[in-house]
Amino acid sequence: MTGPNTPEPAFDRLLQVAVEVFAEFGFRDATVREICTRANVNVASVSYYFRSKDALYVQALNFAFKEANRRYPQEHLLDQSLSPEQRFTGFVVNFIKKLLDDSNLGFFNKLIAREIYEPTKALDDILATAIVPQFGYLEAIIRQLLSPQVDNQTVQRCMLSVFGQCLTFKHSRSIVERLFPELIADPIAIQATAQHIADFSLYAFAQFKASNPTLPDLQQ
Amino acid sequence: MTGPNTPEPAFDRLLQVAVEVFAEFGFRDATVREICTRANVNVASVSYYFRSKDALYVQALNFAFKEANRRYPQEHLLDQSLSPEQRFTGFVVNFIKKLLDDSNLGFFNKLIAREIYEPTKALDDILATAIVPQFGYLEAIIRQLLSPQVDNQTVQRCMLSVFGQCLTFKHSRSIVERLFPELIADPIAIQATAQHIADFSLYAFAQFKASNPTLPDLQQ
DNA sequence: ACTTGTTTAAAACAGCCGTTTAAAACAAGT
DNA sequence: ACTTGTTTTAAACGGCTGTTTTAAACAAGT
Repeated sequence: MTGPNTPEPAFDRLLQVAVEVFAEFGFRDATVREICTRANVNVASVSYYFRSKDALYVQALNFAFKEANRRYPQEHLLDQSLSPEQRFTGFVVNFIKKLLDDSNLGFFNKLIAREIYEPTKALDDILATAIVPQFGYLEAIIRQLLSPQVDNQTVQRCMLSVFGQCLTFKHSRSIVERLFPELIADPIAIQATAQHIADFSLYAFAQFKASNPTLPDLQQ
Repeated sequence: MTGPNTPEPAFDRLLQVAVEVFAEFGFRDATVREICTRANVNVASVSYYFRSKDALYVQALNFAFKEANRRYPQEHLLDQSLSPEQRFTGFVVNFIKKLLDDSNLGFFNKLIAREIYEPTKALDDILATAIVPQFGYLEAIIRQLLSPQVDNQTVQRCMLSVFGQCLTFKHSRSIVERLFPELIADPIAIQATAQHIADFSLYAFAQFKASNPTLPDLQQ
């Protein structure tokens, strides 16, 4: 048993390297031998510390979530002193920066994005733990930006419109890099790209609100 | 469909089945044995008719493109008798239907989407052959919808906003199916979802046009 | 020093992979 | 009927995979 008191260095190295390798190659193409080589441990260590390659993957995912949330806190999304527009823009900027973070610690979101694209058995856990809460924040903000009487499906479609614009820079990064490399060339360009997505969406929200005939606008 | 004695030559069956299997499992997880079993041919046939698994993949991709364009023609995008708004909506609706086509012949786009997500050496060919022309259509329409003097980067970002909203229903389908299944439950729902994306984007385009050349900073 | 429990190490296992081999089956021309 | 070239087949070859085995190294308590 690996007690929660003081995890062994080998255990930690294994977990951290696993996130990197799984993110880089995907679950299937990642080999335990590659993970163990990078972590400077014996091949049998995966079976020893974790039960199997599958179990290591699940643990690596959980570890990635905690690290991603630690590196990209989102408390400002709940800051009611900011306007809904400001909180929405903050969400988008934070999300894009997360997705395009290629630093040594940025493999976490790569791993999550990969799990979204080709789900393993671990996706259900990920949904409940990491994605549903995110969508909850986004839904609350969007509902404030739209008319209160707007139907659920419209809210859901708007959430996916925002989600999709952002995730494209991860899932279709190969295309962005080849066709529009200047859009993500440096942090300044990334910031501007995120700002565009926020503006683009806020424009649409404003029109969805204005064209909703169910109730007169009570706010603004 | 595929019996012991099928009129189609082994080469054709192999190619068609390869598209299915590569789309379903991806290049790495797809095995030539699985392909040959489904095609009712011997394992050695892949080496015989195609040089290798890699060469078969490239040929399958090229085959998929031709079929996808044949099944989803886009000549209406060039119909100048339609308004730019109509042509844009037509593009989005066509794109979404393509992406969500799960019929027996709908594996082509699955394969293309997969190649976008995790590129192989075949991506450059795909870009020039299938993706750049599509983006060309989209760019022409969007330029008509925006102010003529809008800068290139804004046009590119708008293209990616549209592209991303659509592709989400393919790349993040696992999430859509779990969290918002009713949005893609049937052809009517899919049509409405596509219409939302078109409206969402057209709203934004109108605002981008109205507020040109200097975009207001909605943050702060 | 001996025991106990934990961690590392080298080696091997069984299974699947892409690919090749070599021979058999076949079709068509002469 | 025989030759020629093409297609199909069963079997095998290395190579890589996740996992297990077995034993050695280690730390700590007694």
